[in-house]
Amino acid sequence: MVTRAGLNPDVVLDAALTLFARRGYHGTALSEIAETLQVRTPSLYNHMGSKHDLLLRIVDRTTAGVLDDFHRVLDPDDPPAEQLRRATRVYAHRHATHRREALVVNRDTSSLSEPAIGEMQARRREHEHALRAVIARGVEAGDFHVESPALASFAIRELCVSIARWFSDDGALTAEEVADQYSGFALRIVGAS
Amino acid sequence: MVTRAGLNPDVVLDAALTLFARRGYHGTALSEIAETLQVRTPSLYNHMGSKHDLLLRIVDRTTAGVLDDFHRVLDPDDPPAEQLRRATRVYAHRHATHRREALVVNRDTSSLSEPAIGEMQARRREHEHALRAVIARGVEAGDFHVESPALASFAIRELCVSIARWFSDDGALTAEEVADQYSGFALRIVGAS
DNA sequence: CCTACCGATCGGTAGG
DNA sequence: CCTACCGATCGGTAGG
Repeated sequence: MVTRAGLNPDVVLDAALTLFARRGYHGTALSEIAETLQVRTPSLYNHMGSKHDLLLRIVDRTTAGVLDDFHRVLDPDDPPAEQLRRATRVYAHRHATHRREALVVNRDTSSLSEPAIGEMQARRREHEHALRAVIARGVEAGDFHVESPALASFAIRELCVSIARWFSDDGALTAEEVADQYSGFALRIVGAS
Repeated sequence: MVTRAGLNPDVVLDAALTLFARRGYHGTALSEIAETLQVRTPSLYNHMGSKHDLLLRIVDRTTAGVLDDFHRVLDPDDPPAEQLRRATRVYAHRHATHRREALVVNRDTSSLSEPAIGEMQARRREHEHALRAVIARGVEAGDFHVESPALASFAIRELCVSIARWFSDDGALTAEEVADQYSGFALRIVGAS
């Protein structure tokens, strides 16, 4: 029995997500989203505010999720190496399981308008600083060995982000396996023993 | 004495490069390029084929340069660790010194049309396989320790690519310093002793 | 190098 | 959910 689902905001957002990830925000026309959903373009406006609002919802949800993940897995009582492992594993895992979101955030956040663009960048900066602090504590404790925690933090974050560029559900490795391997890479980058 | 330079193909390409890197290919109008150069849009056509051709020239030149770099610095007589260091250092260095090109290639190659898009992807694959082969030889020699050379190759390449996202000529580190640090990260990722 | 102009398409609205 | 339509802008051409 085929479910004859009607249009709703979630379905429109999901179609937008797929197309924005594939062609980019400016490379996607609302008419393409409508075609995917087999309706005419004006019908979309019953389920969304505007094209810009679709992008904002995607970026907002994703950047908030990254911070939620981080604070959920971080235990201040853990040693720095375990903190870094857990923080990078959940970040890497997200980029394997939420590929489309990651591609859109990285490619098209700059297409938002103020004040949204500033707010979203602030969230990414918050995550970057939080990860950097973990690395700095590891260096102070003598567990990590890097010249610049900032450089290592940039490197590790972008390393995880890049998973979205090649990961496939049909590939040899599961999201969990990739996340484990990449958190291992992160520990190697900081020179953890 | 101000040089009153006339328009030429290189100047148009450079202006396109700056704007494509900032706003993306689909997010940039030819009228914006013209405005930058203080001419009307139709005048651009005396110095270029089409908007698509501008993108193709950027991607073509850059992907060819990456392969040239690789083969220029790779010495088959070097031990794997030195091969990996040199290959990643030149790749990282390029992403610090050619930021705009890197951003455009990574963001907008998919906006090319066939057969160009396939040809450009083939070049990136060639670089990926060449770097993977270096890693595989290091693993066979017992110098590197990774479960999957393919995964390590992806990781290291994307690590270098990400430099284009944050590097600044005004920052604390020079392109050479960043390249040295990042090639060190690469050696750590593969577990070189 | 310009003005004048082309058809196509864009995001979005009116009104039912 | 639709048809009909809006002004704006797109890449590109004609012709000088």
